[in-house]
Amino acid sequence: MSSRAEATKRKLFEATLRLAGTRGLVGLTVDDIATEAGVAKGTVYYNFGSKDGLVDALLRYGVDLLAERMRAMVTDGDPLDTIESQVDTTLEFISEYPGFSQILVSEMWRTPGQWHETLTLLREEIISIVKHQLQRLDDADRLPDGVQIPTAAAGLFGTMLVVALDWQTFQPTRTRVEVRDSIMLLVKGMAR
Amino acid sequence: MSSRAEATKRKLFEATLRLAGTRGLVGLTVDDIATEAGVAKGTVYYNFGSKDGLVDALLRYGVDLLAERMRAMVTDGDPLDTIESQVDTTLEFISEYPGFSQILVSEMWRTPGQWHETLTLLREEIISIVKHQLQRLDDADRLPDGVQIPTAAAGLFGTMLVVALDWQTFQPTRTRVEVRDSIMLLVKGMAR
DNA sequence: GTTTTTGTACTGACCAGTCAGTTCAAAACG
DNA sequence: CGTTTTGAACTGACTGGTCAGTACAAAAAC
Repeated sequence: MSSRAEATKRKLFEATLRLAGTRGLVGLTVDDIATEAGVAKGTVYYNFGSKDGLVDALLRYGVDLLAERMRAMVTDGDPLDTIESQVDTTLEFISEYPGFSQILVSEMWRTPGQWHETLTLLREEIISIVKHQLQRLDDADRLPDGVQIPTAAAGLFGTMLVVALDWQTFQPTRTRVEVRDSIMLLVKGMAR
Repeated sequence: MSSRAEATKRKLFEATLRLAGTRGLVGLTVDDIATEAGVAKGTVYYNFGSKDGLVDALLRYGVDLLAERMRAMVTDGDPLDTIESQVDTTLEFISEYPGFSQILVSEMWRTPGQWHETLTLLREEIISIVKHQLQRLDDADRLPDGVQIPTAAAGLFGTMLVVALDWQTFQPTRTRVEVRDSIMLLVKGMAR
């Protein structure tokens, strides 16, 4: 795996993300992706074997990018501050790669979708990051008794996705800070 | 419009809903829908003109069904009680028609999707119902100052969708009441 | 000299949409 | 009554286009 091949793969990822927002994954053709990336069709098959292979690798690529950024926000200060930074970083990621969250919401809850297995793994990756901060809140006895941490983490992740998409699609004039504050209002309502 | 044609259309709607959950709208073929409905392919085109036409009508059919049920929950008692009933009704609807919310989530934020115009309209229909109850809360001065009602309504609707789907897909053993209570925890955190 | 990419041409499965012909129920007729 | 007509509803084989995937020789990159 040379760095040249690495660069080609990245070009294909970015091209796919650019196109996936408007047309979705299923409506996307390999020819279009290759053209958008400025690459021959055969290159896709040389590097990924199939369209599925490309998408699968893309999902991992995107989630790793997001997870890395979220993990970089962790401090040992107030968990609520960490969560706020993570929400902010997530919103920034989504506005940077609008196509990616579209793919996630489109495919995440489709059973048995073509990429469901990969997505289940990736969902776990993100949710475990959120869970960790909620756990710290709980350790400090700042969550009400009824709250189930895995459920709350899954809910928070989903809410972020959906609110961010709604922001981009229907209320694009709002600022990221406004949107972040709306989400934090929910979190703070739940936490003490 | 005879009652025979009416029944055929309903059969096609129900069949589409049954199939859409697993394969999505784009991956769905008119042949499959027709077969599932026990009807010839031509019938789809006789009744709806195109696959798009069928889907468009289906979206309206589903949302009207949901909106009707939500509106039936409105009382002039405590707005929070109304919201709780509406959340419950929505969750029931989603578990009754799992395919429908999959479609909504997959297509709602795709711009410019084939059905985006219709979906924008339908989103307004549901959100206005939620907004009305939030407005009543606000009139009673039970919402914090920062809360923007349209934003909160959009967020609540999206959260319901996503949490319900996550429930169906990844945590199917939880009861509807548990899920409803998690959502109400968020609402109550926001309201007083 | 090995890995990676290119360009072009091709295949075959799949699928939206069409259309000539058939069924059906109800109305008009005798 | 029973028979005929009418138009709406439905059928399913067929068509034309699209697209994932293949083939491969030659070039470029390292």
